[in-house]
Amino acid sequence: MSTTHKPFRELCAEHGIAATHQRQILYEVMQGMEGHPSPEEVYARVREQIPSISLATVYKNIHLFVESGILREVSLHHGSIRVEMNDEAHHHMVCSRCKAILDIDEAALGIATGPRVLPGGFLVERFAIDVIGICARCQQEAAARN
Amino acid sequence: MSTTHKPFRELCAEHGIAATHQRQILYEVMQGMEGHPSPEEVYARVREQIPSISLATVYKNIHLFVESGILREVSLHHGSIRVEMNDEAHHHMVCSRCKAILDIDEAALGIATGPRVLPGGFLVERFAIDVIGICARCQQEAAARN
DNA sequence: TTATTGAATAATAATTTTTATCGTTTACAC
DNA sequence: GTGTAAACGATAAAAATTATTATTCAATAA
Repeated sequence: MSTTHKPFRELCAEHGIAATHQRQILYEVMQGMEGHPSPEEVYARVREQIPSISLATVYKNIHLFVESGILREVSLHHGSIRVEMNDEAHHHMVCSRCKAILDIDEAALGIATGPRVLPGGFLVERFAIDVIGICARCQQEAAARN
Repeated sequence: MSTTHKPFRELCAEHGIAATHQRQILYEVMQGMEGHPSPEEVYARVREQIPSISLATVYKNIHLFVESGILREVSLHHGSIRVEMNDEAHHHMVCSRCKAILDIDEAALGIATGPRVLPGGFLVERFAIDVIGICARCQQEAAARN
């Protein structure tokens, strides 16, 4: 079940961020939450321990945790709604740096998928695969910077 | 490339929605767009043909098109940001009806993935698979309604 | 320790994205 | 053609996120 977590101060040191009181409470509260909480939900819980905390602080630190690799977000597509204009069966390559979304043909991806029933009785309609990585342009930019 | 599209009126009839002028222009404009346009981008384009159109109409009809199966949205996760609290390697089952997000262990999903380089030089970090379908609860509700 | 300094925080305003309301107009079955 | 339910446009409101800024705090070196 719950992995043994290393002390928060250590985690911060490893990821190069300052270990503040707000961040520690935020982190601990989130560890105690199940599923896929939203910033508002986290905010509501953290307020029980730090009533003076600001929602902006929650947002900023969630982003900081994600950027520094302490936490992961459920999806990189959480902005505004986007419509799909590609009729072909395809999936998406999502650049974790610039957030660009590139299409990739299902065949080119070479992952076998198909409708079926999954544990819990979930009835599959289709698979939507995001390949998270670094797009060619961001790789070049990173290389140019070194 | 571009599939031959059937007349818009026919499409609407098939999907049981009224064929209004705004919807036709909206649809045609979107067909002419590449990638993954946002409602604002679509709005900007449609305004060139119907300057009086309202952004609300764009939103309402994009949703209608998605619900009726004429269009697809890029991701079912486009709401607010969500953080991942499950440390295990896993993917997500997303209910297309109630939008619930359920975790499924990578092993239980049984799809072989692994880092590599994809066409265009995209460097893979990881795969994030959404299995879109109907959760057990929504299946029951649908059955109870019949 | 304590002083210093740059970063983090809280409060707040502003922005962005999306949805709701409502009076007017339109599509379409009859 | 007419009636009616649906759709539209205008607008306000709600929801989600980011920006700004004065104040407070964490890290570090003395």
